[in-house]
Amino acid sequence: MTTVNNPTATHFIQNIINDDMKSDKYGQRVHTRFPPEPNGYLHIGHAKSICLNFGVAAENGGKCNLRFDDTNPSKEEVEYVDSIQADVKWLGFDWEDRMFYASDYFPQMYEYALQLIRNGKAYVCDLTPQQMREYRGTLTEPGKDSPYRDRSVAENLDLFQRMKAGEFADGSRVLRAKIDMASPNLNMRDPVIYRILRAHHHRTGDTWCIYPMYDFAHPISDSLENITHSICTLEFEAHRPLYDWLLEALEVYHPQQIEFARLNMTQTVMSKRKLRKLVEEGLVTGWDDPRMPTISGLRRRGYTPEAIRDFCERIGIAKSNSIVDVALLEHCIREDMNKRAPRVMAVLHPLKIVIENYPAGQVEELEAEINPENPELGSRKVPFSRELYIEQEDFCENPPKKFFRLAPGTEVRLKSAFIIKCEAVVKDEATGEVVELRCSYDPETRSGGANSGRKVKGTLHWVSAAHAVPAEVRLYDYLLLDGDKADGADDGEEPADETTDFNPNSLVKLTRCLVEPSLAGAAAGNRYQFLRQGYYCVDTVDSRPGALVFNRVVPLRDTWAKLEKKEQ
RNA sequence: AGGGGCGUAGCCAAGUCGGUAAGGCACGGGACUUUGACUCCCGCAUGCGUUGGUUCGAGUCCAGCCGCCCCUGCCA
Repeated sequence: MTTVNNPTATHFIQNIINDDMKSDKYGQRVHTRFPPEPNGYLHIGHAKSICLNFGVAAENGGKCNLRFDDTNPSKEEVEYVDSIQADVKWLGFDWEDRMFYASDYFPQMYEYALQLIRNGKAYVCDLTPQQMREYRGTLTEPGKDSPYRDRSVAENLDLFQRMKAGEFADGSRVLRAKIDMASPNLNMRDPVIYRILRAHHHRTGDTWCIYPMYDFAHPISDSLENITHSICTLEFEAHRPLYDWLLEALEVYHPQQIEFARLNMTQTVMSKRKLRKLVEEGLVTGWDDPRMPTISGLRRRGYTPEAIRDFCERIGIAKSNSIVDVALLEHCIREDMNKRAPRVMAVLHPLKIVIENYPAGQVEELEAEINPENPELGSRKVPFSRELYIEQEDFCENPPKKFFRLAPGTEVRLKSAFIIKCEAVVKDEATGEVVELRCSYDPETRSGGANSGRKVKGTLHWVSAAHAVPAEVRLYDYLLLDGDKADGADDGEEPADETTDFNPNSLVKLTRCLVEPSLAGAAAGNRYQFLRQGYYCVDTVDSRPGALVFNRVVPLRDTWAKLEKKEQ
């Protein structure tokens, strides 16, 4: 529960909370919220925010709301609100009875807008978008007042009510906060707070034809929900003066906005806009494609909530823009799988071996532990027989000096079985290719037996030729090429002309493989760790009936590959 | 250029009142191993963007400079 002793839990936001507790700023309350716009699926970047908001609340005995920031009906859909709820729950967080929608507050927001008008702090403006841009000024030059800025309260009231009543066309008028057209902060140059928009809202239907802008809706939602710490990403820093101005002008409860740096990760597309593009253009199979950095994509790839939460803890919270190495995420899932995933044997590129001194037709059911690090998981049976398959790359006819695996005349252990020796190599006469190995086995070395202690340098995985089950393996690569700059923007839209080089090889590489028969009835979503091949997640969701499909999660560390590289 | 932020190792990131640079990932070396995995040891910033200043003492305080990010939607 409390992570006071965990140094990774101390970040500047916790320090702010500590100070607020000391000064009793909010009466010892901590109340946060996670406020996604339902315009896409949640991704690993959102997970950082979710872990932060729910985490900080839990660690301080507070609460965290789930709030849908649904103020722009043209982009939002119920499919997204459903997936968001599922993903937050799956990650292990509970908003209890506090799931809200900004749209729930539309009536109050309308009243607040009226109040602003009555106090002379908002006005209806008829400038076109183009004109508004011109009047706004530039970064270095002040803007100039709108000719509609000094309309009377009565006229503003009348116009705004008629905006709501649907008397005006979309985009013809807006309601603006009357602040300061000369402010060096562009967000304070009379920002638009209401626009006319005739779009069907996923919750309020066609009740409204005017919708509040984020800058108006967010502080009010926070205030109505009695939020203490409104945590958002860095790009909203320049909006904080407006957040504060609004709550001040409305004379209502005033939470504090705190900004932190959103997550960027190497070789990962983190922009919702680009992810949507990948889905819409069919470059991936959907939001939950195993290559996607979405929560649902990671889930299909075998990531667990624990691994993702661990990752979010490890990356820390700060204000500097940073790009986290995807290797850290992979480390987290490896650690998790190592502890929990059942071990299983598979062969991708089979090389037949015949155990010449093993009786034809005999089959032994060998006992193999499911996870050596976790004995409670028990064991499974693996059939052993005269004809087996091993991995082609586990045999080398002319091995370099440090080759630990099978070579002519050398011995090797078959995992959970016996020590075997390569007696002869059978080649295809035409091609010279090694097609079969003739081996002998040492019956005394049966795994777990009295004489099983004899050491050999290598251990191989294998399957019994007659019992192996065919399966399919899908290997995925990163969405972005190495060296590509990851980009952020979880909720925002960035320039449309920006190009990103997607990795053309991120697409599925299909491979056949043979797995041990214990996997025959594997259920969708199960995770397994394969020997030497890497990690895979059983995923029968989109496989043909009766077929097994494995999605590669993260490559196993392969020291052999490094040794090989060194020798070259 | 105006405003708002940020700069500690290859990548993240801790650094109370100024007291002599946590931790993780990656990487390298070694031990162990029925997964060349895991695990376990060891190594990895005389240095905190830079230049000056204050001080017995500066990543922490002061001044100047440099670099990067965000802001000119009726998106969030």
